[in-house]
Amino acid sequence: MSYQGFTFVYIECADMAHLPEGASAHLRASPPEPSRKRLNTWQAIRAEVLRRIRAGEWPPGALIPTEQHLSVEMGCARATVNRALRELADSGIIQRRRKVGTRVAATPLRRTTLRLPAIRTEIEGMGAAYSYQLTECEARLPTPEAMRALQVDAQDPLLLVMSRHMADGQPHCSEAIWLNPRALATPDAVVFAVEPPQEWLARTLAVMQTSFSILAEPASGTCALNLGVEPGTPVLTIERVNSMDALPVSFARQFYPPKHRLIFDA
Amino acid sequence: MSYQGFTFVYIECADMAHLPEGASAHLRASPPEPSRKRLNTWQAIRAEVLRRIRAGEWPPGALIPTEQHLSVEMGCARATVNRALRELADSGIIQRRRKVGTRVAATPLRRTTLRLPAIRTEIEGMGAAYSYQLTECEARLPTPEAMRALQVDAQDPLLLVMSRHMADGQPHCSEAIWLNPRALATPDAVVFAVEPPQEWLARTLAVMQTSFSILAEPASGTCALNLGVEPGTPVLTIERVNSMDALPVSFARQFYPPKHRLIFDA
DNA sequence: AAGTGGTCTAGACCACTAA
DNA sequence: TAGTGGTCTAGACCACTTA
Repeated sequence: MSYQGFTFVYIECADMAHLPEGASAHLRASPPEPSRKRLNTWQAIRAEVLRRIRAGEWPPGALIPTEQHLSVEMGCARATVNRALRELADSGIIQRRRKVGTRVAATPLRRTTLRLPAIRTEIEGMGAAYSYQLTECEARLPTPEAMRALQVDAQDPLLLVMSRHMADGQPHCSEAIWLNPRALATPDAVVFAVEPPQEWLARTLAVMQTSFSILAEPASGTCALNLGVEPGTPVLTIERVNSMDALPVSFARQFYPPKHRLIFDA
Repeated sequence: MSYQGFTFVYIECADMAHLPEGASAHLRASPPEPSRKRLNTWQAIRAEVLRRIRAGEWPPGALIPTEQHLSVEMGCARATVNRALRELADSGIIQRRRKVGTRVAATPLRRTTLRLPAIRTEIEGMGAAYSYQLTECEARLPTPEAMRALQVDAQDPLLLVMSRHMADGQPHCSEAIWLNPRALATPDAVVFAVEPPQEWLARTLAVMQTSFSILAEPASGTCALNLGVEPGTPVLTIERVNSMDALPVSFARQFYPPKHRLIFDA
């Protein structure tokens, strides 16, 4: 993880070509050992397959040997080959279909993993001191956006909590959360003077389903004020809708200033 | 996948609570069948664990039973439990440590999967017609950004290719790619009049390692022109650095207009 | 009908780490 | 040192798809 200026890493990429971890098992009843070196960790097999693809031995669109074939060639169990190829398929490097076989992806549809930590974690992970300020907390009728996100009517009152998160005293992120009191026993507003709403939510509701959106938009007045930038400045917005059993309970919008990056490092 | 106005889905979330696929194996030597129902697919076990977490039986921070314990309780092999718990750990729902055990994550560090298709795929996936226009293609000295990304000196000439991608004739994405001729046999500029540079790259170099950044910034002049918006309009920028064997070969910046969203649907 | 990937099993050894 | 997760194996059955 790095921290240069405002930029920082908070995302990790699909794991590729890592080191073996639980490597080096099973030389037990080792057979007479053919001339070819034995590959018997799934990481080693993944690396070897990747190597052949990159080397052009298996060009884009080509079929590669079957699991059965590879397990014999590499001297390991088919399950091990399966694990390796499954990882590669999850990364979008290869495509697998029953009966047909495994093909090197012609179109590079890359899948990477996005880590979305709590903001406190994000800031402390940079080595900065985290602090939180409540800006506003009141009952409000939903905006059209909030109506859609939380699936409520225009007359349903919601709780709007606005706040900002600071890193070493500097504004890092401005946040607006709509809570649906009908779906969720909302606490006294006083709670949010101290505890960030997202943390209260996580503590209260355990595991939720969350859907995310990422977009760029101009900073609104409140957001600009919270971040200390001019209104209209581009901000990176992350929207999160938390649901319990398909019932949306909260709609959060987090705004980051222009220098902020989401970095997927490989 | 959905398409409402400008918004569209091109991302998928970590798979959770899906249906079994290769379900229903192994009632072979089924033992006398205890009163409790037998769960013997990893999807079923993952769903049951998730249910218990959501129901509060295993609150955030709590240790859950060991793989051994669960395999006995659910009547399946430990490997099956391992697969289920590994998936949950990959999603950030639980945290696993040897000797210690498995804990329900107290901090909701969610990991979701980001699909980054080629732009052609993205547009055609919306049901729109894809077209491509080359705007500019010339040798240039690198900007400081390009220098950093491609690890070259200020005197190294690079090839800069600027273009835009259209959906049903409307500007969808503006793109600027820097190619390093020292790392890559760059083609005649005429190639890029017809073929988008990313597709040429994918076709030519097979599998590369790619690192991504996402940020919001004001549209520059060329970008604004390509997208048909005012300069300074917030754009969502996706940066990609493609590398071969740790050697960066291309630095691409893709700019999307404000209405564009990356959607991670759950 | 046959071939390929997807999964489960039962057992084993290893890696890591708290006690 | 002991307990827990991480992995490999050899074999098996099943699901899906093309022929």
